[in-house]
Formats: sequence, structure tokens, C-alpha cells
Amino acid sequence: MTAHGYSIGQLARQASCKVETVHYYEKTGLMPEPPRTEGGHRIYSLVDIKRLNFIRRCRQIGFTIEQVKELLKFIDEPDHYCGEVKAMAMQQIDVVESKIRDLEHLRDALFEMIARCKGGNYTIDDCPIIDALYMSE
Amino acid sequence: MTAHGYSIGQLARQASCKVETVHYYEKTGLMPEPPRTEGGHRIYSLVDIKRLNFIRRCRQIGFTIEQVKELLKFIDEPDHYCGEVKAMAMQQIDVVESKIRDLEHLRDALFEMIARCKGGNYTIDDCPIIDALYMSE
DNA sequence: ATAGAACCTGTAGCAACTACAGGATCAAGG
DNA sequence: CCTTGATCCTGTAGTTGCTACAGGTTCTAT
Repeated sequence: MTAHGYSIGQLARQASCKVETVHYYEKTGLMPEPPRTEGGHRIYSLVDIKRLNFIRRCRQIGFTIEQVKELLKFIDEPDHYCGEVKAMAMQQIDVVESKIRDLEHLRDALFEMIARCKGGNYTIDDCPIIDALYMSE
Repeated sequence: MTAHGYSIGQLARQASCKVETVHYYEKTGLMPEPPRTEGGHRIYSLVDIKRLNFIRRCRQIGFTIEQVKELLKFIDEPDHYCGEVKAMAMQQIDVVESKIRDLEHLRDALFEMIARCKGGNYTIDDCPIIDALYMSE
């Protein structure tokens, strides 16, 4: 592609995602419908690369597509305030911290099972791991 | 249902899940095809309640359906050894711990963004959160 | 001019459920 | 015994966030 544009493949590589993902983001309204070549191939700009990276980062951070849409509004519409973004970030911290707590519980439970399990030298009937999961309180 | 059997609704309630979920587990082979009444309603036993609870607990712990199938093999087939179960649990701990690390990074990133953001008193152009996500390194 | 890489649209599939629709059956009260 | 309403049945489609084709067109480099 020319000096002033990127193909969808180049764009995807820049953001370490698949071409199909970009299509999907376009379909769901996260990415714009870009100009095309005569033959119909999409032409992207630097701004689009930034936008796609923003989306990918938000997704990795655990925002849903809908939440990313909200965040993109802050970029696309000028009359929003930083406080709204801060509020979303704080809410997201709560979600993340609660996920962390759940996983820590889970890890502890697994550790305890393993600690009680001598492993290998007896059959399933006596396995404390299966026991812990199978026998309800 | 009679003294010796549970309906699918009672079963589901015992394991805090939906009737449809039990159907799904039957279709995917996690739950057995139980005997039926004359009219075709499923009849479950105590063993089935235990089994469903086992499945639900495994799922909550983060095992996939396929992994739960593996674990159920240990219950269904007598000639397995506890060591195999222990190995699966240990592998699962690795997965869980790596998820925890990811989330902690994420939380720290969000905290840092928030710390730098005074909030509300300026517009999106200057918002450090958007900036951190939008501007690539 | 032509080979082959990259693109196009559209549809179907993945996990792990959830939510109907449209009908049959069951348990309890009258 | 009969009716009512809750529960059950099967089957299909929807959810989220992609991913993977299929079958065809276009672009790029030799």
C-alpha cells in the first residue's frame, strides 16, 4: 500500500490481532468504515492504528466491547469530562479486584487439595482431591 | 416426585443451576441419561446430585468442560491413579496463578491511571487515562 | 502477463450456557 | 375424577468475542 495508507493486514499486525477481528470491530461499530481502493480494499491511517491499539488494550484490561464503546465515545465526542473516565476506571478496578479474590480462593483450595494428596500410590477411591470435590458438605 | 427419585428441577435446585444446564450437561455427556417416568420425565438419584455438584464445583474452579470430563473419568473408571488427578490440579494452579498475575498488572495499571487523573476538571483532551490507553509507547 | 499473496463478503463454528416456543405430563385441590 | 397450574419435554436460536472457512476478486512483484 502507498506511503499514506495501511492495508487491513498491516493494521492487524500493528495491533497484534487478526484481520477478521478488525472486520468484526467494524461490524460492531468499534472501528470506522475506512475509505477503499478502486478495487474495494480498505485503507487505514495512523489514527486507525492508534484506535485499534486502544481497543485491544482496553479488551486486554478486561473491558467488554460495550464498555470500550463507552470509552471510545470519550474520544469521539469532545464534550465529555475526564471524571467520567475516572469513574469507569474505578469501577473496573472493583471488578478486577473481585476477580482476583475469587481466583485466590480457588488457588488456595487447589493447594490444600494437593497438600492432602500423596499422589500416585493409591487409587481414586481414596484420592482427597476427588473427595473434596465430590463429597458435598 | 417419589421418595426414591428427584425431578430435574429438584436436581437443578440442589446444585444451584438451571434445568437447561442439566440438559446441556446430558447432551455433552457429563451427566448420564437417567431413567424416565411413563410420561418421559427424567428421574434422578442422590448419586446424580453428587455428580452435578462435582461438575459445578469443577466449573467454578475454572476447569473447562473437557477437563471435567477427564476428572469424571477418574470417578467412572476404577483403574486410574490419584497421581493423575494431582497432576491436573497442579496444572490448574499454574493457570490460575498466571491469571492472577495478569489481573494484578491490570489493576496496578488502572490504579496508576487514576492516581494521575485529577478527574472532572478538565476535558478528554488532557485525560491521563485515555492518554495512557490511546497513546502507544 | 502471470503467479501467488492478500484482500473481499458471507456464513458457520467455538465455549458454556441461557432463553424461548409449543406442547405434554404431573401433583394437588375441589 | 377432573381440572388447573406448575413443571417437564424437545428443539432451535441467541449470547460474547472472536476465529475459520469458502469461493471469489484484487493487488504486487517478477
